[in-house]
Amino acid sequence: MALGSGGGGDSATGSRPPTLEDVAQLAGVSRATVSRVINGIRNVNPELHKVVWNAVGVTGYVPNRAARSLVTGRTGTVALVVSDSVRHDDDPFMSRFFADPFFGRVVGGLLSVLRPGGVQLALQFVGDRESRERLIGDLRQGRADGAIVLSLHPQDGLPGMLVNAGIAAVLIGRPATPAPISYVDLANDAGAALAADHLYAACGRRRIAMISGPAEVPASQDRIAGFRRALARHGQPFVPCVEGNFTYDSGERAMRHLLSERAVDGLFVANDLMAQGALMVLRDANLRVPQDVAVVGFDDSSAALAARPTLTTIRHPLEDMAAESARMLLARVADPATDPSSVIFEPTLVVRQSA
Amino acid sequence: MALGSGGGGDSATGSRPPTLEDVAQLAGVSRATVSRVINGIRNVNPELHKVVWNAVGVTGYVPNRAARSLVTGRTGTVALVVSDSVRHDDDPFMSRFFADPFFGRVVGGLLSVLRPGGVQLALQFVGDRESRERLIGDLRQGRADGAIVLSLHPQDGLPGMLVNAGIAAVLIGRPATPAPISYVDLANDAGAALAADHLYAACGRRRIAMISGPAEVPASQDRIAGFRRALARHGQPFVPCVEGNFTYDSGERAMRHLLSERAVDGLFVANDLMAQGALMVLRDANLRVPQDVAVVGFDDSSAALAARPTLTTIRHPLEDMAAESARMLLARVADPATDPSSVIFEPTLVVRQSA
DNA sequence: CAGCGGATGGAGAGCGCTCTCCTTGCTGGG
DNA sequence: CCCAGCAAGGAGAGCGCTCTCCATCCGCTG
Repeated sequence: MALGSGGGGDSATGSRPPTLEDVAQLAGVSRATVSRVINGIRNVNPELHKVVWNAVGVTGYVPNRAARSLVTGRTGTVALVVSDSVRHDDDPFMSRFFADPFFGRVVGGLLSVLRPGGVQLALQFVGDRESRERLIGDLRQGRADGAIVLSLHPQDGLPGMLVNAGIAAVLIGRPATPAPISYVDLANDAGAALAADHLYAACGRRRIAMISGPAEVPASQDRIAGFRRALARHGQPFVPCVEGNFTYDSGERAMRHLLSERAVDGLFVANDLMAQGALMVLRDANLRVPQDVAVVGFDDSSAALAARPTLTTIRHPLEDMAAESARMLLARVADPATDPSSVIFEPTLVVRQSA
Repeated sequence: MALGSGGGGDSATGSRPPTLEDVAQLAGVSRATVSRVINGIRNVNPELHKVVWNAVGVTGYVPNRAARSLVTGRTGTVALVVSDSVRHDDDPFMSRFFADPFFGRVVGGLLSVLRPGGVQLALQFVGDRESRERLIGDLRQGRADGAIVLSLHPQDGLPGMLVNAGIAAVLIGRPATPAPISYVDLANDAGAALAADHLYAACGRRRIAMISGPAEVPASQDRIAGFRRALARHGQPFVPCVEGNFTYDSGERAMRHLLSERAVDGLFVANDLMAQGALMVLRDANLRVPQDVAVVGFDDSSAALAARPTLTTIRHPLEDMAAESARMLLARVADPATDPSSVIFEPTLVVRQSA
């Protein structure tokens, strides 16, 4: 239905997609009026209104996005930029990245805000210097109105580049070096403190250790600091800590290392994926979870549910954070004069079987 | 560097981004010539060439995508459409989907072709009828030049809608109902046969069972049929088969069910995620893998490597398939008259520890 | 009854680019 | 020496839309 030009139209060509002009002609009004009706801007005589929509239906008209963008200077597209330091021509990174449920939750949160606004999400992966510059170029060309940036490594120069290029952007995760740019972040230290309190007070553990993320990552640092601080408050100044890199394998390695060194009865792991690895090693060592070792993860990713026993973890309200970042970006795009701002989200403890 | 208008320019305004006209003026040539230089079309005097690029550098010019799209009718964007039957306002689906490494490999393959061509990837999730219609509308508006479609459920009406709307599209995975549309697919039956032969001949197993995917999914059917056929060739007409739904949990359930009914020494699981679940149940049942039960998965996803023992599996050349689909789409966009075509990829067996 | 402000529709000027024509200048063959 | 033939740059017509001005018409108020 509504294919090609309708019945009684007078335009001879049947191949060219209908334009505003065509609709206007059929409705017997001016182009401007049709535009007003379609965009719901200004008052239009209700009768004309009906006539116009009818003509739209008959012609099967859809506005041409490019033409609209040309005059409005907006595209209705937002770029989701995933920034890593790795050059991913060989894609060792992409699968690692997607394997973590992190991404899906972010996309979901973003879409919950973007989609109702009719805004499209474009995917941009960025690694080496060249790809960064291409991204900036793309953005300046108007491929997107702004960018949501997911930085997976510390010391990422991208935020600075975006600021310099005058591109509207919001970071998910605080920038490593302060910059005049908007961001949302998690109170990582508070989350780690939640884990500490749970292991110490609720579970009554006294030989508590931690598996952390990479030391250069700000979020990692905060989790370590928050955990240590909270345990210190409980009179436990020393906390053994082994560093991982957020992967399943590194969780296994760290756990083996830990077990070889000392007995533990409580464990905080800086993300769920590593916790899953740790759980597997504990099982092989015939240590029961949570009886022998209580384990708390971080993120409340789907890995936490997939783990056996299911993982007690810190819930990172990623969907909310992503949604908020989208709102901030949209606001910035609507009014570029807006000052950069930031919102910090509070994590919560989700108690399951492992602690 | 190259911020704002350079030093000696004569254009007074500093705020408006430079246009072709500005560059032309600075270079002392016509707009057409600058366009030719930038797009590398037709021969241009090498000297002018240099002058023009120089002017581009000085002004910091970047072409305006919208203006270009308006006249060329192309956007340089391709939509990656993920189609599910689920309405995902509450996003129960998104995380399930992303949790499977499937997606990352597809994106990687797509990007390997798209990125060098300067083509952007836009993400589109589609569930209920309304979102499908919106997608068609978006595509007709020229938000993207075409679509790569990832259908996660059988009987998806989307391919038909795309064909009707005259939108260039390529499916990853054969459509459930034949349609005049291009697609890439995997020889699922051949893959299952590979697994059967390996379990029967190489591992010498005789009590072989299978955990399949949902019966309505074409790929599932092919895997079951291929597996049965291959074992029948070895004189094993009967194969116990329990149905799962491609999730970790369903793999666990299916394995428990299987163990409660009969002794098995060889197992083929229709995807790696379910195989991981099955592995966990076998471990709990004190059955050694591969000594007591040999297990073969399907997909060679990162789950296959994360599993313990690592999973022998069927490699689904997803990256290649995605890359090919991108190539097909680009060809179709370049010449809309191209007839629909399809390419079937052959899977391979990847031997690891589990069989 | 004149005058005035608000509401509504039309005209038309671009937005920045590509691409088709046209002009110009050159080379080489007859 | 003349003109065909070609190469290379310039002119300018749109692409389809939005949005600012205007013109018009209505109902009021002084």
